[in-house]
Amino acid sequence: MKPATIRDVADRADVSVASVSRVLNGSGPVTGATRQRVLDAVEALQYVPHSGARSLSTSKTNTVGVILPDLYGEFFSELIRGMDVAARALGYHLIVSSSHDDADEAASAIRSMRGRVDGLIVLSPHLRSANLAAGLAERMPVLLMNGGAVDAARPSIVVDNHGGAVAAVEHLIALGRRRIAHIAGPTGNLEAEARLAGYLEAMAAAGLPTMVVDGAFTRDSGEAAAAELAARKDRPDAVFAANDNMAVGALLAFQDAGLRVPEDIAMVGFDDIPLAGLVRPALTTLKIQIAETGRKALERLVGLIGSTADTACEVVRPELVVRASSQPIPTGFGVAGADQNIVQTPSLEGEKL
Amino acid sequence: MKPATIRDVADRADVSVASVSRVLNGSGPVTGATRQRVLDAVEALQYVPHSGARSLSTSKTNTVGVILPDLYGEFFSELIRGMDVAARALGYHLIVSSSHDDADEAASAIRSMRGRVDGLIVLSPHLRSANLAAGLAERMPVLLMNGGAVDAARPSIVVDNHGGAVAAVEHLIALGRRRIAHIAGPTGNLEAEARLAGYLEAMAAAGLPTMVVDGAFTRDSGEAAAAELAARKDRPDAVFAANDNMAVGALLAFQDAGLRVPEDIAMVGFDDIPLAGLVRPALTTLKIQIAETGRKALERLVGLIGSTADTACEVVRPELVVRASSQPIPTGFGVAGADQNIVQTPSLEGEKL
DNA sequence: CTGAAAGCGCTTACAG
DNA sequence: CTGAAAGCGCTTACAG
Repeated sequence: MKPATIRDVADRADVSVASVSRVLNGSGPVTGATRQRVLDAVEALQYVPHSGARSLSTSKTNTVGVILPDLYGEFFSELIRGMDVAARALGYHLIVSSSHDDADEAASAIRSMRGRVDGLIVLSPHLRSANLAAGLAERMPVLLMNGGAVDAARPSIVVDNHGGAVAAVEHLIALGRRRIAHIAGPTGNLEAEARLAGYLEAMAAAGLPTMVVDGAFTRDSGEAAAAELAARKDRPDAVFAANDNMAVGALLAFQDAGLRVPEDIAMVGFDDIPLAGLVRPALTTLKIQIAETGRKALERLVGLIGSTADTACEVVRPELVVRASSQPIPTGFGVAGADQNIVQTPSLEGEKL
Repeated sequence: MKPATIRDVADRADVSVASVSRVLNGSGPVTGATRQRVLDAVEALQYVPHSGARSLSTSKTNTVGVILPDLYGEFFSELIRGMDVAARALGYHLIVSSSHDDADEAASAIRSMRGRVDGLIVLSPHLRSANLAAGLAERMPVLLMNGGAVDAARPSIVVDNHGGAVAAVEHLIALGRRRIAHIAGPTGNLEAEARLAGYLEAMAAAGLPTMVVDGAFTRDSGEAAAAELAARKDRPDAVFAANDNMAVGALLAFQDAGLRVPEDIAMVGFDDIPLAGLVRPALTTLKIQIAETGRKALERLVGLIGSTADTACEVVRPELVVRASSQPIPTGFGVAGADQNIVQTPSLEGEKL
């Protein structure tokens, strides 16, 4: 009934538990004879070592924890997939802990990881959880991926959200768009805020008026934002959404409302989730190699567990991928109620596709 | 440097470790005074209990393991999301173990779970892994979700793949389609095989010729299958793919090849992943409430951990959701090289939408 | 090469 | 109400 223990194996093989441990771990010297006796006993008893007990002795769990935010879209799935692949390759397990809407929940999630994991990857983009992770980092390796500022003080991977946003806006301007709206991510989310800042800055640099509508990184909020934008009398001729998820929601909503993408409204997203390439028109976006980034993150964390002295802040630079959803504004295509600042002939005729 | 232990807390509060344990767990009686002293010490030392050690004493890990197959699409993401939500609600952690391309890998993954989890949900749809899980079930609660046959002998949740496939085919026949192809899932996958069997049976029942092309549940394989089908001289007028992922791949490939969906080819998928509703035309499919099923699975497993005497095999019946990708065949629309058996006027004029 | 023993950090009857 | 002690299942110096 109860699973066999190392004690049972030792008794059956008529050796000490130390010897059983040695053959099972390949540590220390053992005779061929004893080794065989042990192996037979293991086989007979269907013995499987108790990893919890082993962890307690070795203070190694061979598992890493991933602290996720509450929303759980394709972005995080991809990231976890990348981590999972790397984890398996390195002999690690992955324990995920998501659905943390606030910093307190994230905090208790982090605490409950002690004794369960050898290290943590923190993805919850809450301001305070960064501090929390920092507090915990004294005792356990932590890799921060919760966005926001480049913090050279501790190991982290951050996306260049600001730069990506600027690239998005500049791309739309180059296409001849002037009334460029932004669907923002949730307030308090560091990634979202950096993308918003990039948008505002690029628009200001171009002397264009800004138009921001709130979103929450969800598809629904993208749809709602699109409805709001479509109803405005100074309807935008381009939309940069803070992530692909919202961009897709907006894109479908615009189409349902009878607007054409990209003719009436060009769309640009952020992340390059798999879905971005599957909607029609395919979505222009700022590509992050998501799974690849996940893989890299896990490998770095495992490195941190092994040794130390890594406090680098790696920056992932998103790359603009132009697809069908953003094309030059059709010539002679006029929209009422527009207060364009500059009238400039579109210079690029379909960069691609 | 090293995290404080219960010993440190006891010393600082000047009580025994037993008392510390009591106040922390709310078990046994304690004076208000000692309780306060302990709490103060905990606060001062930033003490967090070591869950591994606790697990060893209580033989409870409060963690459940999920054994996934290698492919990791939206279906599994959704399922895990549902489990995750339920796990949090019940105070459980989730440890995922994926990327098991063969039964041996799955076996070692299962073995390595001992001492790490209180129970297992097995999703790897390999024949032998079912046996493995069965072997392990003597020692640990296991919920089987690896598809295939209804096995009343042990707790499981299975999708009525056969029934779903029959419904898909009958729907297409009702629309007036006659040359209905099937893009099959990987051989050896129980879910895939049941869907294939349902297709074959329904086609036979209708006296229609079958047309099966191999797939692997991936988007790429769906594309490849579509290319193959589009090139045939007896090109199908409908395709039932064994999952949505392949259906989407095929749908896009058909469109790229200049074929119209649903006019030239109607499409039906299986699963109702979120993506199914986002492609255009939206995909008709057999809806499984994926996240909901995941939630249910986790709750049942936790029930199994608590008590026993649950050997029910719950059947999830997929529901046909008709969307734009499957519509009646246009009247007077003739295709060359067709060997229709029956010419029947379409009776249903767009069941919905 | 092998075994007895201590220890990993907790919990839980069992005495007091 | 509280503490000493055994025990959870392993690993690992330390002697032999």
